[in-house]
Amino acid sequence: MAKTDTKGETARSARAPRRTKATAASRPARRAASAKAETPYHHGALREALLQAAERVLERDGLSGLTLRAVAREAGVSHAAPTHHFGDLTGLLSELAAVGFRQFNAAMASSCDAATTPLARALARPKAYVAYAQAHPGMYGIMFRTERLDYSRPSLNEAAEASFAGLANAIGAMRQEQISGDTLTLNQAAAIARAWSMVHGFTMLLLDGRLEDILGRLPEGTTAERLLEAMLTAPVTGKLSGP
Amino acid sequence: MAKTDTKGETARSARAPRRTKATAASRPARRAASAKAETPYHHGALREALLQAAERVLERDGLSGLTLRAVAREAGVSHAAPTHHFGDLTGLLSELAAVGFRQFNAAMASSCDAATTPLARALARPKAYVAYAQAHPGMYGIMFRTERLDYSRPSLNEAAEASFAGLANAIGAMRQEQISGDTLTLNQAAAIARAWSMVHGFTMLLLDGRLEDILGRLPEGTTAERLLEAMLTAPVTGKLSGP
DNA sequence: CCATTATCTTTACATCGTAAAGATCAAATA
DNA sequence: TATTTGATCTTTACGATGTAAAGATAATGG
Repeated sequence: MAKTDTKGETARSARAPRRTKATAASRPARRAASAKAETPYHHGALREALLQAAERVLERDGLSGLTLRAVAREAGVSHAAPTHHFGDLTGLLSELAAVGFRQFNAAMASSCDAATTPLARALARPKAYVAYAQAHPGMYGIMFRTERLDYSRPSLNEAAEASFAGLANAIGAMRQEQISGDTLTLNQAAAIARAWSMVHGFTMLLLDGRLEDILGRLPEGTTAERLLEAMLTAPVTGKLSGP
Repeated sequence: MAKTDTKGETARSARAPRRTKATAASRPARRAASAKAETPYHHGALREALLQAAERVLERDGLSGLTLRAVAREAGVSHAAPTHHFGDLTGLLSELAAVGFRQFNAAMASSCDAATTPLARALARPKAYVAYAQAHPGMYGIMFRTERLDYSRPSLNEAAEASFAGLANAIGAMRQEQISGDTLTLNQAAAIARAWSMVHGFTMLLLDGRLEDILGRLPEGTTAERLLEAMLTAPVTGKLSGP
């Protein structure tokens, strides 16, 4: 913070004339009370506007640039406006993470639907998982590496839960057994934990640049996706697995 | 930040008489220049003292409590003293992460040495990995989930590199082939990435509490370590692996 | 013995999260 | 329809943080 960033309060007035386009475009059925109609006091759909602004700030300035005040600036409102809608920085981050989980789930679902062969269907989900994280690293960071999330918020809880359920079902389908809701065998649990850990760990290491070493030692141009595929399909040798 | 924390500047003078024990004990060959000898201007070994203070703060107040000023308070020096030794918050975090990696490597090495059977030796490293993270979650967080690390610092780079090398060698030994320094086959890379991703991902999910669901559906009292073991040893069924 | 340098403190400033009070508007109510 | 009420947004304020800059102090080397 405070990294000699000279785009403080002056930025808003210099860059944008304080929310005029969004006002004219996005607010529905607003009668012209005052003839001037500039910078109306009430936004109309500030909550969604703030979430979209947060996503923009996240993609532009990264996780460390995602502050309440920056989001308010991006949306063209006062720095205390987000508090009313999200209560807290944790609140904003949690709602943003919920948005991310919904995007994430949708991406995986559509990717699975598009697959035709069984092998493709089995690989579609992990590939889409990693692809989403690569396309939206900031969002993935919010969802999976932020301590400041409040999972008691229903929206976040539901979206994250759906993500887990989708994974567990996929594993169950792959093992050709249905997984009952309340109990698991150790082998079932191990299969789920293995799949999730593998994909999640791979993604984290990839985003942190910790796989560059490995990728650099592979034939020229080997992509992370190719390595993931090999990871998931290559025969497991060595003393650890299988007799 | 600013979470109604009423232990501000008053804490230091109230809690500790401003570094008297450390002064008398740790500073070597200090002539009694001024007869009083209270709160000497120069600490003598502040760098190490700050790192130890940082570790204490981290374990006590968590990652969000680990600030430059809090570390300075804990060490009983002015809030700007750390800057001179670490330059930056990134600098302090990076050096602390290096300390963590060294502890981490030592823990895994000693655990491997203690193992007797081949199976135990193969499981020793991942178990020690997870055990370290469980015992020092803050430290593990600094090492693996902080964006603010400067890997151009030699100490951090070396310690982290040693961690990776140890893992790669272990995989190589398990596959009964030696891994040459500069090139890898796709299967070798896949084996390394799989092992690292699995253990790292498992640890992250475990620390984030995302495995509680799974653990809760297993027989009463099944530990994370047991699940890890099953993950690493249970036969892999389903369409994905094997012919 | 003195000058230089390293170490630590003081002071200052921009930014951040958040609380509290004031302003403005939409909608319910009388 | 006029008025009140509640939701929404702004202003103001405060403590905390990272960091820069200048001053104070002690160790070191000439």
